Amino acid sequence: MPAPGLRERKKQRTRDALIRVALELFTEQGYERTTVDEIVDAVEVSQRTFFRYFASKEEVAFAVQHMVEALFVTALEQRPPGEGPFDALRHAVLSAWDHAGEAISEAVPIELYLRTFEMIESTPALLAVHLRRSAETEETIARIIAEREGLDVDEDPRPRIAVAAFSGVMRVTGQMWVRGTDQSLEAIRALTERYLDHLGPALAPHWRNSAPGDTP
Amino acid sequence: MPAPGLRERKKQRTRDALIRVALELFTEQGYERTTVDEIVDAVEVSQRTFFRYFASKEEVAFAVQHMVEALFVTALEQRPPGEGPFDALRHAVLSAWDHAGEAISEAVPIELYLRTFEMIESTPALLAVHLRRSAETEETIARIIAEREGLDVDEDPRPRIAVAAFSGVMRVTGQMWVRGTDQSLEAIRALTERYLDHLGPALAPHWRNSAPGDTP
DNA sequence: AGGCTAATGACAGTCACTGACAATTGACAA
DNA sequence: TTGTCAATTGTCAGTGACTGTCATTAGCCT
Repeated sequence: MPAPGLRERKKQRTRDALIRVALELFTEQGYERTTVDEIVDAVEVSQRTFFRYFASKEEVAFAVQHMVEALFVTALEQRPPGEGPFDALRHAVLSAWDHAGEAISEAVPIELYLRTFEMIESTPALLAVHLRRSAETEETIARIIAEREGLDVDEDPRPRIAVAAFSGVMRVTGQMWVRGTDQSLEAIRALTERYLDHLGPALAPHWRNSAPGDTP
Repeated sequence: MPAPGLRERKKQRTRDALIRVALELFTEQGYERTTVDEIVDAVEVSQRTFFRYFASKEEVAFAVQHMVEALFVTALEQRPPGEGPFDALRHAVLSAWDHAGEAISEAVPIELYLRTFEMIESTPALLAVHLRRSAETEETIARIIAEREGLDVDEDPRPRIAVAAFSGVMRVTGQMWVRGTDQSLEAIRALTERYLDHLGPALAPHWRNSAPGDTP
């Protein structure tokens, strides 16, 4: 790909600036207390321009998150076909977290991403959108799994069910991560492994026995 | 409880009318295409009054759904202590569906509830709120499960993990239900059983073997 | 240089939602 | 029954997200 023209570069810069400023303001003063006018004033574009780049005030908050999700989907698509469904999912997340740092830092400082994640989880309006986006991603993932196994998602419910259970655990992981003390990418990777290991036992008929010591 | 005064009865009637009219308009012309003004004009109250009964336009859409969730939580709390966590969850949903019909019809016609559920699933803004509400319910449920097992939700991750997996399957169930042809309470009860039965096998290392014929 | 088109800005308007204050209306005691 | 109190409702003005429209600007390409 040759160097994009001045026009394209300008657009990219405007978009990046909007994301950067928005996330900074959101994390500093809170999402609700930040108006779109504040963002566009800081970037010196009109409000109309903001809404040409982002369909809503919410959308700009998920720009980086969007990349990380794409990373996971790509990782899943590249898992070897021999791997069972659940192993493929497991290895795909872990691989995604391994490459997330690099990918994120090309857009914004990692630390800003972490604070953004925290803000999303603690802002009701954003949490709602986050969950809906996740649900959409689940559908994509279920289709990938179905294809790996040579199944039709609309005939066999197992792809969607497995993905739903898996995603549920991922959600709890993210939730526990932001509530914990160690908010680093290494920490969420470790938590991911730990929580996935717990899924099997958690579905057992009784819990009396297995219970490794755990602190979220 | 003695007969509530005129004031209370009037409030209840206004609230019911708002819910009824709102759901009717939402399901007929769509959520986004219905304005709050249309609702309050039909009920003949001021817009301000609407927002005194409901914090947002979204909230009125979940009034009935709210009851069903409460039904489930109550059912779970009444499961015998001997039952394992997953069995308790399973029996609680099934019991909730058994009593849902009666509970719902006290508020609105069942058929209106079914159409509302469909609308929620197909309206992005409402789906987002629905998922957030479900996430909140999950937390409640996790605490109940933890208590049943004599555990601390913040020490042992299994309650949250089990509930997350369970809720994920419930979500898929609801989703498949509204997409299917038989939209009755009996149908979703049957789907619930079937999908829960699939959870174990779906998490197995390989799917080669078990696969009952399925049409969602 | 000059025409074409994508990108932006300016402006007016809609809709959800909120705060403040006035008007109304059950509740309840004298 | 009436008068007082407090809850409920209505009115009004305002904010903030978002959209359609149209004029203006500014890369792009010959």
